[in-house]
Amino acid sequence: MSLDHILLGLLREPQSGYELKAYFDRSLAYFWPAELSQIYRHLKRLEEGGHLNSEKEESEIGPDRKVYSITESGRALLLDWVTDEPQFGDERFSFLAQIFFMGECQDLEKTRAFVLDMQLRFDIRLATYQQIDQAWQAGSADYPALETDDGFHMHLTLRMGLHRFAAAAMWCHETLIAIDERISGQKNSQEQMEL
Amino acid sequence: MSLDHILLGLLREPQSGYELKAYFDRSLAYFWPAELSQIYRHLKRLEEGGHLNSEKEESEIGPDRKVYSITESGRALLLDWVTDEPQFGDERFSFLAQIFFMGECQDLEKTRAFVLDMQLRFDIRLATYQQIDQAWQAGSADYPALETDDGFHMHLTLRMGLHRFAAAAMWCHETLIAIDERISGQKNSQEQMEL
DNA sequence: TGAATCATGTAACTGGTTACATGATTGT
DNA sequence: ACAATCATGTAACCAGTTACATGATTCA
Repeated sequence: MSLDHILLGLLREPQSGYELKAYFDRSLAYFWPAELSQIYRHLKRLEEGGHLNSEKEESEIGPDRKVYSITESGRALLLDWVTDEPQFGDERFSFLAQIFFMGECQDLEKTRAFVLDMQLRFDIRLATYQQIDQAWQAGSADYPALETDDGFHMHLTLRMGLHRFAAAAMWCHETLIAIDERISGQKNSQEQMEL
Repeated sequence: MSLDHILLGLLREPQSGYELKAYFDRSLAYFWPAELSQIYRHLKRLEEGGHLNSEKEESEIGPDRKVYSITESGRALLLDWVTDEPQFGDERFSFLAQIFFMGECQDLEKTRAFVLDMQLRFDIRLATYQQIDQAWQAGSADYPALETDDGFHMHLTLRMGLHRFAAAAMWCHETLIAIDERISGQKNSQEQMEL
């Protein structure tokens, strides 16, 4: 049920679905991707439940916009959710499932290529986060003791990303070494067989 | 589409849906939880697609069982999937979304409690993984250069878990310090206001 | 007798993706 | 004329959860 709450959180300032999507992609999408169609449906349902209001607004640069704003009831829902227990434990990692069964290939070179690919992706993500962090640091005088509580908390999620992807990249590094050792070990035992 | 492939992978040896669920919960559930109802539906569909066969089998300790085994076509599907690109980037982390909006509370004590709760959970998970690793180490002579390719690859996923949760626990530690600094900083500035 | 485990499923629902429909404005 | 961006949505589909139905065996 998190998308509901995320939308409520983003509607600190009144916005249209289209704008919300753009904001999403710039920030939350790193740990909560969302499609426009999904956003529109949730906005509709939140309005029906009385958690949001909407107003039609004419635009000079395009078609009419539907601007949503949060109600008292919506704000209560948001505050309930953030102070609720941490929701954790039902994440699904496809790439780990792939590795779990990769032994079936009987081909460590394929595993090696797979892990190299992952390392590349993790490094890119890590660099992205570092860039965001540096831009943040450059733009605020009292970094990292950020002025607003909002900024402080958002920064915490960025720090989690930095930790997560640094750890993942380290796993790749360590794993590539283990694979290479295993490959050369298998070659050796094969040579011994041939004697 | 990963559950399909996971089931194909687990059916190295013919098993019933019920047995698959038990095996799931002991191993894969750490990064891919699945409900029985979902497993049964996927098995049914995989059989309809010709990727699995099933046989009725009488049991002495309960009702009849339906034992599934993988077909050539199923095995081809499995091998395609494991050597496909690493599937990554659509994970959703509710607890990060909660933190992202926790500034709305204006109450760092609540954030503190939340992060403490997370730390506890991460520590438990880390301890679980360490226990599994040690049991593994005790049970196999050539650890960590594991005998079979299957064992080697499964162990890689365990190592990823160890890295992930160590990093998450470290983030908690670092974050608690940052929160405490911020709390005392806010108190100081409040005292200055009062002068 | 009643709870626990073994065993297979269905139904209703929620969440999310992909593809498509529609149409205005702006810049090349 | 055409592509890009702005803007809102619907329809069909796939994945996953929760609750329920059914019924056998085993053990306290």
